[in-house]
Amino acid sequence: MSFSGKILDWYHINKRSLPWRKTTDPYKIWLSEIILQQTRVAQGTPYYLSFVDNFPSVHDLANANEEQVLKLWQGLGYYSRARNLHAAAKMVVNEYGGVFPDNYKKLLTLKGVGDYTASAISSICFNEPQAVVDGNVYRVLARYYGIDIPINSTEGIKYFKALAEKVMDPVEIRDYNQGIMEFGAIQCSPKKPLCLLCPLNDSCVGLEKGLVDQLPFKLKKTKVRNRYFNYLIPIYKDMDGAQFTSLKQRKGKGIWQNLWEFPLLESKEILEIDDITIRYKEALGDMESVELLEYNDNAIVHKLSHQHLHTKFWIVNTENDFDGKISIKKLTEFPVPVLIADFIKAFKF
DNA sequence: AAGCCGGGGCC
DNA sequence: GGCCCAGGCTT
Repeated sequence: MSFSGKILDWYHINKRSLPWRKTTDPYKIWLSEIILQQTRVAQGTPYYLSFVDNFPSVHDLANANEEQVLKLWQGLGYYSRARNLHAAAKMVVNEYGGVFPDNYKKLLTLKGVGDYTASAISSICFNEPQAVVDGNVYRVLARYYGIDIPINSTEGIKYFKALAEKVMDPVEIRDYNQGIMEFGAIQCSPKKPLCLLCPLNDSCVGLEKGLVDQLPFKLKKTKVRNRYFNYLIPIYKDMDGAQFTSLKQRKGKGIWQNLWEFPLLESKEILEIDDITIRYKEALGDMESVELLEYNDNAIVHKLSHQHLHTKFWIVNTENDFDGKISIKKLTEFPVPVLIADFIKAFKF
């Protein structure tokens, strides 16, 4: 039997019951695909259910505020996905008359939809013969055909896309695409693949050559950058005893774009209390009637894939009213990075 | 072509 | 501590 035939047979026996497998509605399939980019099924599933619940149609999503979308996305990471998701929903409504694009080429025009996602949606929803190439497919093909071209090189990307197209089943593409990805997730897994029980173990080049645990081959990743974050948490009580603090929205290029955080002093090294006092005066003004308290002695190291954020929080009790203060009661309404959410949860305001 | 963009789970 | 995850965008 052919490679694709065995994948299809395996899939029909072993496929998991997942929420997005109960529909071919392109809106829902698109939601699931964006959420699952670089994200495990276990982590993405509750977010998928939440988005479908809060935004049953593409119109609901398009009509939402970006703030609401980011809040629902909070904790999932790669927040450009959420911003692009919202922008794409508006594109569907405004440029496609509210009808989701029904082919690969049109899907590619949507923000946040690249080759993989356009192939996935067009094949799953419309059975269009487009081969998906995600992390699972790279692994399955690299092992089965014994290919050691780096999957994160220009040559590798082209090679594996062409190979995927060559070995796909264009007629049953809907199940074949989902099948090879599911096969990579369950059977041909990154660690400890189940080769002994694999339906392809009599013809797998990687297995025959003992290269399974070395494939797929990948070029070394970039190294981690250390950054030093000092968050100032102003706390102000009005005459009624209500508490207020301050959040700023991150703008510009880098991490956490459009999310909110406490006033931040970034430095070359972790700052001590004297430094904070000086920088506070420079940034926020008078220190009169201000009490500065160190929240955490040792810096909290928040790890992103490419940055380590060495973070200290400083409590600033102040008797001075300030502009733009927000009520503590509304603190949890803002979309914030996990680093900030964890602090808000742990700190007793 | 290379960098950037999160957070979590597993080893 | 390193790797990987139903990748895409920017430079």
